[in-house]
Amino acid sequence: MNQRLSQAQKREIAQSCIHAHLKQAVRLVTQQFDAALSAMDIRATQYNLLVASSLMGTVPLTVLADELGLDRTTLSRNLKPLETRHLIHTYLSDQDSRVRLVEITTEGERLILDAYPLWKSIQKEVTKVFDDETYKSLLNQLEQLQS
Amino acid sequence: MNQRLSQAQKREIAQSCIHAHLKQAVRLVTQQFDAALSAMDIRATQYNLLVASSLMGTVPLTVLADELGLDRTTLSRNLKPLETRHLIHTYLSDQDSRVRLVEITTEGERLILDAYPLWKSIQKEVTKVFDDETYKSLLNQLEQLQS
DNA sequence: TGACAATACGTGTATATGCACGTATGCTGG
DNA sequence: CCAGCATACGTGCATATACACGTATTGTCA
Repeated sequence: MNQRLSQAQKREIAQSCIHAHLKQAVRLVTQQFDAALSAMDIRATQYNLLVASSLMGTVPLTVLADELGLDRTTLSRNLKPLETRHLIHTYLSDQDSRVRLVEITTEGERLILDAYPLWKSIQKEVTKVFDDETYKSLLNQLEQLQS
Repeated sequence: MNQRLSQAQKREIAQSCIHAHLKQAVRLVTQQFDAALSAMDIRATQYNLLVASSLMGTVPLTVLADELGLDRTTLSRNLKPLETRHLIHTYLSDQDSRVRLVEITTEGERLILDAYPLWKSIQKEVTKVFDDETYKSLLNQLEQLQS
């Protein structure tokens, strides 16, 4: 006996697994944001990346990755399509040739400006289903995960 | 003028974008779960997939995808490595040769049993940072996103 | 019964994600 | 000064995700 999980245990996992629920939520939210931003031919992940880059100015790849809580190699690859479109510019540092510096271009600045109403609109839309209290608590609690 | 977003607007996006926050949360939680389950050489996504399959018995691919809120083609590809490892078995239906049926194998059942303590442990760990009220509200409110 | 709509699926393409591994560069102590 | 450690990065590999497009099969109605 005991070769299988009980049905109750299976249901426990399926119904309460926080990883599964969060992932599902992200899939939904990503689709909403991507659809909204598709008019500017940009994705939610990319939009956030551009904004972060704009906020940080000229910044080493690794520093930007840390700021975003992203793996260095992931960020590196995420930048590729943006650099191809000249929304981002990267180059090796003069002081330390190991370091790749990242900065947003004028076109990139222009795009985040133009896309802002789209972001604002879908952000409002999606946030509507959350009451403010829950959302604030959520953000706070997510912070704790970092540590 | 007005060629750029104001710093305030950039900060608004960086600090409040629900997509960015959820995605970040998923990255963190995924790493926790993946690390915990790595002893069984399985990932969180795969574990949830196996459990869902086990719960549903023999089931058409599309039905399972709908149940999981996953794109059909995503599920199809996610099943590949599991089928290679003989944790999942798929075959075309006799009644309707368009339909691919999915079912967990005995080995698959065995794995979700063996991995259960690992899942339980990390689930407990991660859930600690959420208070129950917020988490329940969140799940409820995410449901509304579906519609 | 046969054209046409509906259904189910696979593949191509593109992005997103992170680990392991190797390379190049900078730094530092003996 | 230089041998070795530390740092920064790129690439290979594997998974995760979804859309667009094409194909095969089923069902239906005139």
